[in-house]
Amino acid sequence: MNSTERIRKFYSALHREYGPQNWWPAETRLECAAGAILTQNTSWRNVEKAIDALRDASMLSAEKLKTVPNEHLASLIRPCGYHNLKAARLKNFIEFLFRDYEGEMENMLGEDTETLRENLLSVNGIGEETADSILLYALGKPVFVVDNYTRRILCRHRMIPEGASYSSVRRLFIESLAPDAEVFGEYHALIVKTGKLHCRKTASCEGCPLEHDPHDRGINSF
DNA sequence: GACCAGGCACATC
DNA sequence: GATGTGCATGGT
Repeated sequence: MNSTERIRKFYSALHREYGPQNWWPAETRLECAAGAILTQNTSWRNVEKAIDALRDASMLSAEKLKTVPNEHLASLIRPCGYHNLKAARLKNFIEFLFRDYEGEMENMLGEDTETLRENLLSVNGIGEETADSILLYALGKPVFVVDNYTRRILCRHRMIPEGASYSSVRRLFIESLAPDAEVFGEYHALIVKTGKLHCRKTASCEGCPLEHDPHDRGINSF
C-alpha cells in the first residue's frame, strides 16, 4: 500500500472510530482566527478560558481588538499562556486585517489562496500552522493543517521520516485527497482527537485505531 | 514537581 | 539549513 492509499485509509479508520468532530468551535471567522493564534503550543481548554474572557469583555470584534490597549488584552487572555506574546500577535493580525482587508475577514475570501497564505505568513506571529488553520477553518479554503500530532502519528506509523518538513507533510495530504475543506477540517480534527488519546509525547500508540501496516517499507516508502 | 499542550521568532553556528 | 532558547498558564 502506498502513502496515498494509507492517508485515505487512515481517514476512514479515524472517521469510523470517532465520527465527525465539527471543527472549528467558533462563532465567527474572526473568533476562529483569534483562536488559531491563542492555541499556539497551548491546550484548547486554556484557550477557551481566554476566548470566553474576550467574549465577556465584548472584545471579539476587529474594531475592539484594534483599539484595546496591549496590556488589557494580555490580561484578558492570560489563561492561555504566553499572554504578552499572543496579545502582540493578535494585534499584528488585526493591524494586517485593517491594512489590507478593511478590517473584514470576508474580504479575504476573494483572494487567491496561495497569495493569501503568503500574506498571512508575513504577519509576525503567524507561522505555517496558524496560517493554514485560518485558511481552512476561518475561510473554508481546502488546505491541510499540519501540527505536532500529525507529524508524531505519521512518524510512528512510519509514513514520514523524523524531522520531515511542514511543507512535505502538508503536500502528502493535499495530494492524496480531493480538495475538500470539509474533509481536510475533519481529518485534522480527527488527528488531534486520536493524538490526544493515543499519541502524546510519552504515550505509546496503544489503542490507536490506525493499524500499523506490516508490509510498509518504512521511511523509504515516503 | 515534572511533563505536556491544536507554535513562532530570533540568535547563533 | 539545522539547532537552541524564550515565551507562560493550567491540567494530569
